[in-house]
Amino acid sequence: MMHRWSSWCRQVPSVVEPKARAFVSAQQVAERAGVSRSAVSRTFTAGASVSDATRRKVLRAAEELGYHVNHLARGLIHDESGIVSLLVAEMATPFQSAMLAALTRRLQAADRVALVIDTSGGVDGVEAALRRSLNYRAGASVVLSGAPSASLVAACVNSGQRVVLINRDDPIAGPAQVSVDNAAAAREALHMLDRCGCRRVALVSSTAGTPSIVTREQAFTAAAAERGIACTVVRAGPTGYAAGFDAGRSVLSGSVRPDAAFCVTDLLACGFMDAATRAFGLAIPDELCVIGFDDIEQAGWAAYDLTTFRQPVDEMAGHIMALLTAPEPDGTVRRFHATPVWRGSVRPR
Amino acid sequence: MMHRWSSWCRQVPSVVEPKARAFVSAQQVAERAGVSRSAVSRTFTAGASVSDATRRKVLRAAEELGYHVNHLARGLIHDESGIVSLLVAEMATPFQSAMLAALTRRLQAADRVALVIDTSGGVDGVEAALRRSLNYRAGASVVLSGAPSASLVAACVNSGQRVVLINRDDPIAGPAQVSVDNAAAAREALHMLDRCGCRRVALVSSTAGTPSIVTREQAFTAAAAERGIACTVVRAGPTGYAAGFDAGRSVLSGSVRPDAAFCVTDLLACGFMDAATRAFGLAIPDELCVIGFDDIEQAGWAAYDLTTFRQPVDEMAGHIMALLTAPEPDGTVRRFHATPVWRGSVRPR
DNA sequence: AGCAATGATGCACAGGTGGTCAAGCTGGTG
DNA sequence: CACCAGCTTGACCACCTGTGCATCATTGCT
Repeated sequence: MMHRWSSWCRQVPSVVEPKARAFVSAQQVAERAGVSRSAVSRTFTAGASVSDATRRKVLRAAEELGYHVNHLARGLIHDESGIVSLLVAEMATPFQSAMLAALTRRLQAADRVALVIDTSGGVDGVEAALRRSLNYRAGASVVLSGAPSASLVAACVNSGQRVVLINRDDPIAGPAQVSVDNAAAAREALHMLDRCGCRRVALVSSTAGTPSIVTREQAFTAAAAERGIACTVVRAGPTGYAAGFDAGRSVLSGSVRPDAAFCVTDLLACGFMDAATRAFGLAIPDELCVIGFDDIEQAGWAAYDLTTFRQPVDEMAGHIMALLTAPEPDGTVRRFHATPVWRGSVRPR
Repeated sequence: MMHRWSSWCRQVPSVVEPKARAFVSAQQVAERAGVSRSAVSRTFTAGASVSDATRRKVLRAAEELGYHVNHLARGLIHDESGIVSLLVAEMATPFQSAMLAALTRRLQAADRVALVIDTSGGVDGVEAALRRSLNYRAGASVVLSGAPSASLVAACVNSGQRVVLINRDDPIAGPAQVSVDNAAAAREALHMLDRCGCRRVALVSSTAGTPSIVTREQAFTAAAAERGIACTVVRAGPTGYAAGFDAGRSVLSGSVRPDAAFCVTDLLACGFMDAATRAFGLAIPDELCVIGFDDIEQAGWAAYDLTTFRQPVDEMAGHIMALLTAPEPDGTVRRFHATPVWRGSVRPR
């Protein structure tokens, strides 16, 4: 910048020129190419009518000057910037980062761009994030985690934004929702454990009352009660490895040990398994069966070899893209099936 | 586009009404509040001069209408949108997602916003990503992975963008660089292994020739040669768990087994350790010492308990922010020290 | 009371782009 | 050669906000 400026000064010694703008504008390209600015605009607008000679001149001048169309100004007119904001807390988590990656890739393929907003800091985190999304005239907001207030969601929808909520099981009207059939999967988890003879089951959860986690909890305990299987619930902290480890340490130290555990998250399951094998020397799955949820990458690692339920991240991302590009906004709830992935942490049948 | 047009036609049959804009503009707020649009603008501009009564009227009208300042138009004037683009490949990787999270959080704290761009697809991926960054008039670009061509970096710098390259050990002039002292760490890794009596060392790397990985390789093998320690190099695929596992399977099946391994990445180390313990029943660290690099979260998990070198992600993010907000751009290379984190995968002394 | 100083307000323009419309140009046909 | 059709072009406006400048009200001081 400094350099630019000084060289510029040398070129134009003493004129008033208020500001040295760094970005190249279409006007400058037009002057260099010897055409009107409209021609430049048309050259970069799909479907516009430009002669081949003009287009070549323009492209050449643009290349030489380093011109790039200003999407901000373009969005100013179209009332949509091509930006889609992704609201996420704990984005370093394996599951969230996988979802983020899938969405980002697909957005780019559709000539859109992902604005990632961290919604840590509870409710106002999400509120502030949604406001930012509006500030940048994002065409859509995808809420990966957190609970925006209904009024703010309404504000987004009123502004013409598409809003998609992921994995919130408490349906609020208005935005589209993409979720996973948590209840069915949790029930199936219990049945799987039941079928291989487990009688004393632990439900490993977290203190974060995310709706999808609560749903898994409730469905699992209900299914256990229905089948007459004892079920103890452990929550040792916020969702994560440490909470799983601590939960394992506390629930496995009792006199009557559970012979199976359903962890509402793979991260919890990893911590739980490590506690079981390292701190108590238990053999999995012989002495203890474990089932997780999400199918994060680590679940497939040999150290865990965790039987779990796969959230179809890529299909979900695809459906979200369909929602964003659909002609009409759509307030329906789409629920994907979480398929069990059989690995070695549960005894075969 | 096509759709846009047809729906537009249907919406507005014959009247002139050009478009039903969804976002609220400052003009509408001004009308409702009974003031001029300038007053609205000044109300939302820090340090502008507005009377308290006017401000209250404006804020109230804005609240009622759901007005949000259009950062696109604002950026149009200032020639900078407040957007910082983060270019990253493999963003679901633990290390990259941690860096992404740290940067995003800090950017938000500084009232900026993160545009995440996936640079998968090799060199043109990065090129296209940088172009996008220019399209959105990002004030800065942070390249977390990938090798942009020098000419495109120059284009960004010429446009007034700050460019920061992370963990590229091949210094190209112009942009600021933030890196880690890979060579020193790799040398220290060898010394650590040497000091606990390891004589046959494996270097587990990947087929992706990332500059920082190459540096670690070279420094490690050079140090081994210097101390007269045998070192075999294994590369079983692109950086990741699977490549580490495969590398372990191939290098540990030989007749002369290495008694130590330096994995240039924690992910490789996890795979390598799993191969060693699961496929060969080796005891770590008694029969095999392992050192990793990055200190991703999984390195601290009990299943691995991996001695590794910590990349100070948060400090690096802080320094990057300082680079972005500094008054003058800065083309220097800042090299952080990668500190060893002693855990259980290496025999004590 | 008169004057100066301070502060608030509105007007008009800039900033880069897309779209509309009338006019110019090219080429083909009678 | 005249005429028409269709493509290309350039001028102009709209989009939304920040800001310099002039105007006006208010207040404090002499």
